[in-house]
Amino acid sequence: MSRTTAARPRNRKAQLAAVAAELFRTHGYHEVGISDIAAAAGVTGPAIYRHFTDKQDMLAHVVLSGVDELAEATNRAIGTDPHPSAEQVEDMLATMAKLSVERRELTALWRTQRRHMRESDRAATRRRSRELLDNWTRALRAVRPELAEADAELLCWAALSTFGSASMHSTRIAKRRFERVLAERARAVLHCTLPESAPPAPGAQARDTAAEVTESQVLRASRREQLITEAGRLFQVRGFHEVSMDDIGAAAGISGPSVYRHFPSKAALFLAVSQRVTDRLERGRQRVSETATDETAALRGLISSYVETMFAHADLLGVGQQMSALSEGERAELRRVQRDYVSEWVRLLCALQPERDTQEGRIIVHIALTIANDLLRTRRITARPGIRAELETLMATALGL
Amino acid sequence: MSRTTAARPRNRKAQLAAVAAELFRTHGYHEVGISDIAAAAGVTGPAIYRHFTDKQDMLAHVVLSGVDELAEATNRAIGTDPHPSAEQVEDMLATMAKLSVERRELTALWRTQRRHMRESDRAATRRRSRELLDNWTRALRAVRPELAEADAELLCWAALSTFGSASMHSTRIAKRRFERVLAERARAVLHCTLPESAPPAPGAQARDTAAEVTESQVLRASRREQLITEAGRLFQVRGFHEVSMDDIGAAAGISGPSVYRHFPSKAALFLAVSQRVTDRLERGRQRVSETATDETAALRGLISSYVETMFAHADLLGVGQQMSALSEGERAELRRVQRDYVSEWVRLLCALQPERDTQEGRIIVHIALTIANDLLRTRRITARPGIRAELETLMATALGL
DNA sequence: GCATTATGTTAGTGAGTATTAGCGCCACGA
DNA sequence: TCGTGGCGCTAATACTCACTAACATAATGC
Repeated sequence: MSRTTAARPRNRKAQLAAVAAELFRTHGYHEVGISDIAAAAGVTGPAIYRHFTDKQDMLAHVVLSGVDELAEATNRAIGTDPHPSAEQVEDMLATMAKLSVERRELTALWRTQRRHMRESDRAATRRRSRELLDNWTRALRAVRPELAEADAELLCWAALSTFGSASMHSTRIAKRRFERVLAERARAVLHCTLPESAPPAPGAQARDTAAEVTESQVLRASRREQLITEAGRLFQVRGFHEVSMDDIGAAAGISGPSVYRHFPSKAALFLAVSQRVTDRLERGRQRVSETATDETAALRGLISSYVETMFAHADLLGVGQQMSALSEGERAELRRVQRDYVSEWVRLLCALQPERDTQEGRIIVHIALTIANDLLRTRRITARPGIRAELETLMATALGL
Repeated sequence: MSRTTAARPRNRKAQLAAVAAELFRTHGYHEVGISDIAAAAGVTGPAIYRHFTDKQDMLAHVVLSGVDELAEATNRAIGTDPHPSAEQVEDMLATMAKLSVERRELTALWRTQRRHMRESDRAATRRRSRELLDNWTRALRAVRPELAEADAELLCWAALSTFGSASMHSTRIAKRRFERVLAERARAVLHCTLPESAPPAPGAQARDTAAEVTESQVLRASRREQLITEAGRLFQVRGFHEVSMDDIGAAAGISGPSVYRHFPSKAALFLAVSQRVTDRLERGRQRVSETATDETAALRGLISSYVETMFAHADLLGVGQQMSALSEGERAELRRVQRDYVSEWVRLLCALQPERDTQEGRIIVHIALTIANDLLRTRRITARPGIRAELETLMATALGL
């Protein structure tokens, strides 16, 4: 009858880490409070500090052990064999697919929540994920010896993202099929033929640069416009919560409170930025629908417009869905817009591949989108000169075009 | 070889008390955590509660047993004899000097950490220290029958403070000499001739009151100024840790967090208050150096300016040296300022008394300062009408002027 | 030699506390 | 007249710390 304290499992720390991982994945680091994690594990907030020094420490622990688990799975499949066989690689894909479906947080966290870590932990993560990637690269080059090191790396990143896309789906999906599709598409990505890396057209490069530097334009952008641009940039590189109103104001050359002359709240400003992104995506979609002659061309058009848009704004929409700063309605609106956009892709894909139903289509489209979103957040990769064309090829391959 | 738990000494409680006393003395009650004390004794925090019910209980135990030990020493010297002889009194001074030097926490704690005790314990301390004081008063009046009861008490308090000043010194000082100086100055203080208690000039009293009530001024003080004033007052009466930001804000008429519009942290606010105090001391020093004609006059000037300043701010600087909220650099700065100020006194004193070296000078100056700091914290004493003049006389006597 | 007691330890709680952030008003100056 | 900086508030949150419950072991008495 006496409501004593909960049982004390031996592995409280592991339990807390598991709970935290899941919460971080579904809501994002900043949306999860210490007490939320504790409550989900059946203890009170301060108990956390028996096991972790920090909230940051929790994140680091969760992310690092996640990466380690992926690395272990990889090692189990291909060992330290310098030249893994095709069967071993196949085994690796199957193992990863299984892990991705069963423990969705594993393959997602270290890419999506990376930015919230301390620099020291981030460095450790980089080191460990580097090892993981090296193992994958080794395996891939054993199967495809013709690949250059850097190219193999790119393909491996994309394959890892493929598995990471599993975390996008919250609805229940038949496990076996899910695993099969993931492994299949990852295999396809690994065997993708990258486009000839044409020497970058210097004109195009220059145009890019000019487009991003708004202040040097003859026609000066309005304050409101500046704010949207700068806020978007800041949100992308540092995340919504890490950017203060003062930061945004300063970036646009005014004081923090003055931002409220132009937007009623920080959330509203975020919405404006999202609007901007969805508008661009929509405009791209329309242009495609006007010019495309068949489904394949349409999908390719969507791909290229998506890459173009995301190059500037990465995964802003995805972040917005997690933000509690947005009202329920606004979040639903964002979700709806994004779902509509995705279903357009799915419709086209299913028209091209009638053997797939919409569920499989959704899985596959999310793979393609996730590859773009992920790779665009990795500086090492965006530094590649032909990255846009390569991304388009990777996405097309993921879709099975 | 096996690192089992430490041996369990018979006298753990006494050991813990000793450790706690020393920690409380050097760092202050609030800067010392239960686990710090435990760690210093080689156990973990909760073990404390096998011996003491409370942290407050520890403090009470430590303080009360300290007072008791002083009382015992006194009794050993003068017994219950209603008219102790001059030799017995002399013996008492020697015993106290020895105790003060060897166990510096004894004579300091019950005066400096009093305020952190529970009211009930404080009452007990008052009762016990009252007895101690009564014994001293009895002894003094046996030697100086001409003294009024209240005056004798004042002198005894000052003498006890003299011994208490030993806790100010952390550097090693030759024991015998230290004891000799302490006993000598305490004897001088006990034989001090207090100034005729002139009926208090009502004008002066009125000016004091007006000076402290800033809000009734025509020229209203700025928020920042108000905060410094109010925070200083609160810190003095309740101590740094017992004052919350909300309290400070409320005292200045704003909310707690709004204080951060004016000061970046609580520590910064404390520093501002300290600055204020050191500035006043420095201004006093300068005025003295401009007007004083010889060393004696200079010292007297310093004394009077010190009493004036400390009347409003008691021992704020001393507290600051213990605060962990301050950075190492800030604490060092405070220490430096205070050391400079003290060395000015020492220089003057040594010029007047060439037979003393600087070390003796430092001991003596600290005696004088401690008398002021201590007595100003005792309401019974500050209530005396002529207290300022009396304090100045006591300090001058302590210095040997 | 063995139960009992005194003393420790580990994991947890509850009540704060400093600090941050978003938000907004108002007087002032270009 | 609009934009702005100074100053203010409320809400929330990570973290601290004294203290407790349950289990564990050393010391002790019979």
